[in-house]
Amino acid sequence: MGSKSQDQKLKLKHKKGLWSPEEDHRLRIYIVKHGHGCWSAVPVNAGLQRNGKSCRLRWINYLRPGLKRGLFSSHEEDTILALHRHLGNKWSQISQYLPGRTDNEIKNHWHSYLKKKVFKEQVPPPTSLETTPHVKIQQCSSSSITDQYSSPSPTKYSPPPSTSDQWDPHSYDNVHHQENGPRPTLPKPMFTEWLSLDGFAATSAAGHQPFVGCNNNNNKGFAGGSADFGLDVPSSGLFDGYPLFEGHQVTSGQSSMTTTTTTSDGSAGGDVFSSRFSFDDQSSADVNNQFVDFCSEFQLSGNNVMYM
DNA sequence: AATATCATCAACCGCGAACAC
DNA sequence: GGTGTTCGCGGTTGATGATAT
Repeated sequence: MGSKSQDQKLKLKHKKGLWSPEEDHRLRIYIVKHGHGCWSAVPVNAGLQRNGKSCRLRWINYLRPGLKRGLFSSHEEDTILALHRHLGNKWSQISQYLPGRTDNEIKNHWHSYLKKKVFKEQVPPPTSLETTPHVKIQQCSSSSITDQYSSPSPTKYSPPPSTSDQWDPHSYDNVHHQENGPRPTLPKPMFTEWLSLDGFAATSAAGHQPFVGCNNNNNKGFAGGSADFGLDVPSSGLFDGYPLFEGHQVTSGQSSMTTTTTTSDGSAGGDVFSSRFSFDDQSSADVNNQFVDFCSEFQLSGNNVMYM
């Protein structure tokens, strides 16, 4: 156990702010080779002057494979709106229904755009207050529309009875449908499960012991290896030299770089992952189907990952 | 062209839950 | 049961670019 002064020193040593391409590279290389395991050990082993929390965030939001980036499609926005209506600010839950999107990204999009959009739609011009259907919505809640959408909570947005936490968007047939017309089609949460890369970490850790372990055998989430994704991360091959990430645009403040690797003969390596999954202009079903093919081709067990 | 304001988004912070000792 | 550690989540901040004046 370290003393408080030691902890303080470590805290002070931790770098903050935007990530440099070099830091991204180090983190990526480390996690691809060893898995994240215990996040607090990651920066130590990867030679980063960051705390584990920061590494985790960077990985989840920007470095893990399969992230979409770019503009939200109208379909995605509909999905977010529908889910937010029932889940409130449960961004992590919402993100499970949006393949390739992170909770942070969705949250930002909500605050910067969707919230205003919803507010605009629901608050009519003052002159038409008495005659528009929106009034009905206002009357539904004791809180104002602004409150409803600025800080939604289960008590405010009135989720479906009893199962707000477990709410299944695939089977909902509710007020939204009646009030807002046909419900949007929601993508199934199959791809993002894998994208969490927790499985990645656990399975890879079996073959590559981290340099620094964790005393706390905290097996929350997948880190305990309870889920067998059958995803063996070899020391070479598919994940060698992080091919999964090639071609990903990595940004850090004003600087950016596109990752590339070379094959053994020195030629540019292919982007295994992104070449197989082009997210733009595709339905989530297409992406999911591609993922199924991808798994079978590389003998990844997708059965434990997907909810078919 | 210079300045102010707004919008966006990456990252940090604090908290609670879960778990080990 | 108490304490310490880790993780994950949601709220918030701050830097930066875009746009308006």
